[in-house]
Amino acid sequence: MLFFSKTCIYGIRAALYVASLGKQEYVPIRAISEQLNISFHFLTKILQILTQQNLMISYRGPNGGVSLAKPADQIKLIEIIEAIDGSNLFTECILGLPGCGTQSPCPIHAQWAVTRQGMQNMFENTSLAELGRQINELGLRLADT
Amino acid sequence: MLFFSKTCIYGIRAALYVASLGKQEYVPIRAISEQLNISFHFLTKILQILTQQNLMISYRGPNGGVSLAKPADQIKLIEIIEAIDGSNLFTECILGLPGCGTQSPCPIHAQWAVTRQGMQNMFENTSLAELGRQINELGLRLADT
DNA sequence: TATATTTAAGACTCTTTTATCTGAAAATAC
DNA sequence: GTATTTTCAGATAAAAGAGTCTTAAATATA
Repeated sequence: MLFFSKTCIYGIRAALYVASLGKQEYVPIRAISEQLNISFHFLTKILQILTQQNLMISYRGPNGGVSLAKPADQIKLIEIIEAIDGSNLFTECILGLPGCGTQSPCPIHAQWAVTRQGMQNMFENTSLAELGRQINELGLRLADT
Repeated sequence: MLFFSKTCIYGIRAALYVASLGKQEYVPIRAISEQLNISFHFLTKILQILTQQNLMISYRGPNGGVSLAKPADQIKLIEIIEAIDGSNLFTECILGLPGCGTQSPCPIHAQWAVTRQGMQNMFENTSLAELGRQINELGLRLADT
């Protein structure tokens, strides 16, 4: 049981990778998929979502590919997360209790609301550029191998 | 994308319901499933897990059913969660970054670790009795209708 | 114009989760 | 013993998520 869907995780990783290249040119999805060890066709679908949501720009043909629609320091993680997984991740009752909601939260929900708000703030305040920089400083990689 | 699996949520709700009845007799699974609007056969399977993990006791035949293996104030939510969803929920990297782990966490992971620890503590400290009482005080129901 | 490169789009498959069905096995009551 | 009530166990089905494949459309370049 993952917090984010794989689709969402792959989307974030791909966006981080494109951001890390920091160039103006389009990056072919095939190149991204090979670098990150993500199935090409699957990644294509995911990036289509991001382009449809105006977070990326795509271009067909030779020298085509995708690029960020905005500078990497202006794209917040929350934008990618909500584009792919939707925003209900941060609103639903964790126990699925029928009456439970923001108005009348169950105890777990109330606690979770605090917790969740912290995470949401984090995703709202962290840009691709920022996260990429931090990941780089820590010597972590984006790829599986 | 839910935080807990439906199996886990149903397990918790069923345990809360049995606890709420607070009687010594066995509660038929059919009655629980009807009260909580959960598929009988599905719930049967879930409760089988809980009995196998010694959180519940089951008894066959007329007047049979399930009951809590311990007083409700001695069963912590974490026991049910780990019995059903396992304990890895609280250890994995939220972004699925390859190198990321407890040893060298990515920034998101580090933040998530704090968040997660808070939740884990909550689940470790909250008993069925306690949660049931709170839900009751708030006027929330366990059933879908 | 022809060809190669690249994303777009939709159908399709595979896997996991969720849910249902069926036939036991066990316990009880009569 | 026989019928009834209940859990147990395994097969099956439906739905959703993850991943693959094929064809079409757009672009660049020769």
